[in-house]
Amino acid sequence: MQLAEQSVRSMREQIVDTLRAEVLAGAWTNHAPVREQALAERFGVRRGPIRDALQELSREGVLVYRPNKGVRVNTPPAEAERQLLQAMRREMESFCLSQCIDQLTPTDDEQLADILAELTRACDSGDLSSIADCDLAMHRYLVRSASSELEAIWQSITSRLLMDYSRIDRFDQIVSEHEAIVEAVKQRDLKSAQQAINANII
Amino acid sequence: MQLAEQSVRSMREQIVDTLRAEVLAGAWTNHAPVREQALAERFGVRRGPIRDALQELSREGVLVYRPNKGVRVNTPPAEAERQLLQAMRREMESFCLSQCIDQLTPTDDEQLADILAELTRACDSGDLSSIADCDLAMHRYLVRSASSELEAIWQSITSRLLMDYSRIDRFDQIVSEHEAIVEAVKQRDLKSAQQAINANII
DNA sequence: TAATTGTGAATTGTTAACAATCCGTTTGAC
DNA sequence: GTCAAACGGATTGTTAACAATTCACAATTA
Repeated sequence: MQLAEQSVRSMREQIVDTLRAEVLAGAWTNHAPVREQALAERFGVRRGPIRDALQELSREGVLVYRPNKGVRVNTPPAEAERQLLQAMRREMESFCLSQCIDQLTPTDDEQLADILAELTRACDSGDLSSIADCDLAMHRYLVRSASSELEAIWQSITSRLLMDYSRIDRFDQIVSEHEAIVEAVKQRDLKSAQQAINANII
Repeated sequence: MQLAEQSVRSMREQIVDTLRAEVLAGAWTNHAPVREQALAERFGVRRGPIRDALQELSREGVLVYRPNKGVRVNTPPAEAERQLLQAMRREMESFCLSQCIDQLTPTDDEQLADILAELTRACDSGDLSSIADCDLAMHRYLVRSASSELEAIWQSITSRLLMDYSRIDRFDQIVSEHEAIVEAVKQRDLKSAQQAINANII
């Protein structure tokens, strides 16, 4: 028995996940460019892996890259574009549910329940960064269960939506919406789960 | 007067475009891993920029990356997944047409006509690599005209479809389908253009 | 004053060498 | 003979130094 392949997380991947979470939580502005040296010192690493991470986040749409000028935080899409991205995200998540729901195990149910529990904690304490993290983690879990290929596309769509969690004031609503998703999935009720997902992506 | 911003094409970008075209044209197999050193010598550059390019193509879905094991050509998606990707590609291109068609200039019409002319030549000579290139170039042109943000997502969807041009035997059909697109766009006829695009994406 | 041109520090891009990991092969114990 | 540990070449990952480019600001000119 060997550990899952994905357990080998490269330095780059860790940096990418950390930085993405911070940007999506709204912790960075796009007024100043992101400097490689500063990040290198922060992560206790040289500029090489940092450049790799910034490049990946650029392709994903979290950052914007310009030759010889470094990267900045991306700006939110125009309204029409945002609606298209939303529609595509719904389409993808609905599809992924239909693909994976009958193959999920009780272990998956537990994992989702864990994410939900952490989301609840985050909402109680009002920790926006953690709320953003948990919200996306649950959706990502379902997408990844269906296809790791689609996960990359899903991520680049979701990143570009740059959802503004700081405008949320109904924390209880977030929790209840995700409760509905977890419950429907646990019941293996595809229709309900898809409805719950669609209701949550607004 | 200064040149367009995009005229600054980094080494990485050139390598990415070259390699992508080759893989999508079916010039590589996925049986053997892609070696950095060999590519570095071929492009007369060190491994650094090559690594960057391979990483970008991995995130795009052309290649698959596994830590410490390098990259390979991606495998085609399962049928259900392929259909989803196709649907999303149609949705995106329809949207992009609706966004850009009324802002296109006669210059754009010429550019599209140029691509069409080259596609025709490629079909006449049966150059699969060039056919693949021109086909995608035309669609990319319309997507990019609408939004460079969406272009990245479009590219990652299209790359993952890994369309098999070697199975095409009706070269004249490809030409006529693209003629219909160019003509409808030239007339600024959104409905017809969308129909022509949908008919071409199969 | 406004525009322009040097100038140099800061930053990104590339190279070259070193470290860590993988993989096929050999060696040795049972 | 079979299996597992160990070796060694090949490959990827990281570092450190160097080259090229950008940007802010001062000096110069009309």
